[in-house]
Amino acid sequence: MSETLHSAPSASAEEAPRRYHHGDLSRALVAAGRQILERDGPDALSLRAVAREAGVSPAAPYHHFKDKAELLEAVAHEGWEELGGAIKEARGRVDAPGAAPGEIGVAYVTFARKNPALYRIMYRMACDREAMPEGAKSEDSGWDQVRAAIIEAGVDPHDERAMMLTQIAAWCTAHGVAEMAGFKEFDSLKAALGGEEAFIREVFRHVGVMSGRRSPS
Amino acid sequence: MSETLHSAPSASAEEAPRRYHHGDLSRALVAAGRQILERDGPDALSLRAVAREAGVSPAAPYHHFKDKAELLEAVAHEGWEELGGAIKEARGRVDAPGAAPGEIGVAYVTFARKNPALYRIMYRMACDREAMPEGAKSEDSGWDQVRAAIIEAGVDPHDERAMMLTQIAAWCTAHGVAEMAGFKEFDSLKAALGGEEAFIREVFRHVGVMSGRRSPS
DNA sequence: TGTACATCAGTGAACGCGCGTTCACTGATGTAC
DNA sequence: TGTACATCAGTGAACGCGCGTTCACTGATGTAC
Repeated sequence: MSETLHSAPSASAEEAPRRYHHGDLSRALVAAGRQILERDGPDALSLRAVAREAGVSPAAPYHHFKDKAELLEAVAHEGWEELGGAIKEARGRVDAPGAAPGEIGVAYVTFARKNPALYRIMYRMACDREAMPEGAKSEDSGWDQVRAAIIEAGVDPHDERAMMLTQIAAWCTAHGVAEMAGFKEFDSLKAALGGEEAFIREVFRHVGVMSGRRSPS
Repeated sequence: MSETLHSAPSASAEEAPRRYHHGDLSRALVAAGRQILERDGPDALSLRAVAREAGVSPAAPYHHFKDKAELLEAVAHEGWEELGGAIKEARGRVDAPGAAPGEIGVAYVTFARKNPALYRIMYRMACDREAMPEGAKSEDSGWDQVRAAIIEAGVDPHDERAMMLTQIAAWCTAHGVAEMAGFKEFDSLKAALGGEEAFIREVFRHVGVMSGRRSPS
């Protein structure tokens, strides 16, 4: 009885130590949520399914989250953090001024396309409360990164209205492309352009018509 | 027993005739679905709720729709038809060449903002099957209207690739704005610009950064 | 015009299901002495 | 170092609920003669 329970989790270091107390159930539940999301889709994301996935009874999550909504928020929050990181990374990679917004856009859409179900519930929650997600607004967030990128691209930082509108326009465009890039109708065009990333880039380049400008060369 | 059941629906002409056979339950169910959607939101849209709303037993819809999915599709289809109509109307209203895409965009977003729950399930169904909705692709549809508007705006109709990319860019942008225009963070800017429609127009005007262009004057 | 009968479009009760949440419980852990 | 006990983080059974769907049924309608 000495080793079995209290000794180090010598088993596999990756597989669960299988103690009565989980140790880090809170994190594990969020991870389980993401797993379900990507494997079974957003509609399969029930509290019970998450508990099941984490190998725990249906009541266990209540020691860590007030209710289902709070758990979902934690999952979405993790998504926003990752998206913010991807945006930051993309901006850091760019040197040419003016190129940052497009590069950020590509990173944004790429994240959404890699985590489609996660992205869906991130936005579902934002739309439900009719507000930008908290995670997108905090210091050093994706939203801030876009702001910085827009200034670098030449928008006058003292013209608050233009800043705001440009920022919104960029965010909306990226969101729209993120949700529609997967449509089958675009497959052959993607192939012709040499892959999805090239396709996304080209879509951004052609965004001008909406504002009454001509299309690019 | 003669009048009560077989006589003309003299009651109110608007209120149900209350016959055993409904007469036009198929349409009534779709209407009930839309009512629920806008009153209670997308998550409340169950088959049973629709039947309840239409004043009919839970089994009745099965005489008109194979299953729940088929009913939802009918609701979404009606939405796409209306959206197509709004787009067509908007294009007809424009004279200046180059202005049509923007005007269509405003009409698109306005429809989505007036029918937010309907718009949500329209897109949810499209995303679920990863394809544009049938209704958006048919002859004389919104998609076709956008194509025509883009040609008028100066895109070379023989350059199929540019046509396609421009069309996609426009559609994605409109979709993004449609889903995010309701966020509370934009309220004060909307007010400053004189209303939501003006706000939408301005967002479209600022869409250029994504393509590396400077912002408008 | 009247009657017989097939078909259509409803009813309402029932099915099994998975859900979110609560409850009394118990095993494991950590702290005080 | 060892023991007593409070607290923490699990269990598993149960609750009521609304759901999609099926079923045997029945009232209303339309057609043939």
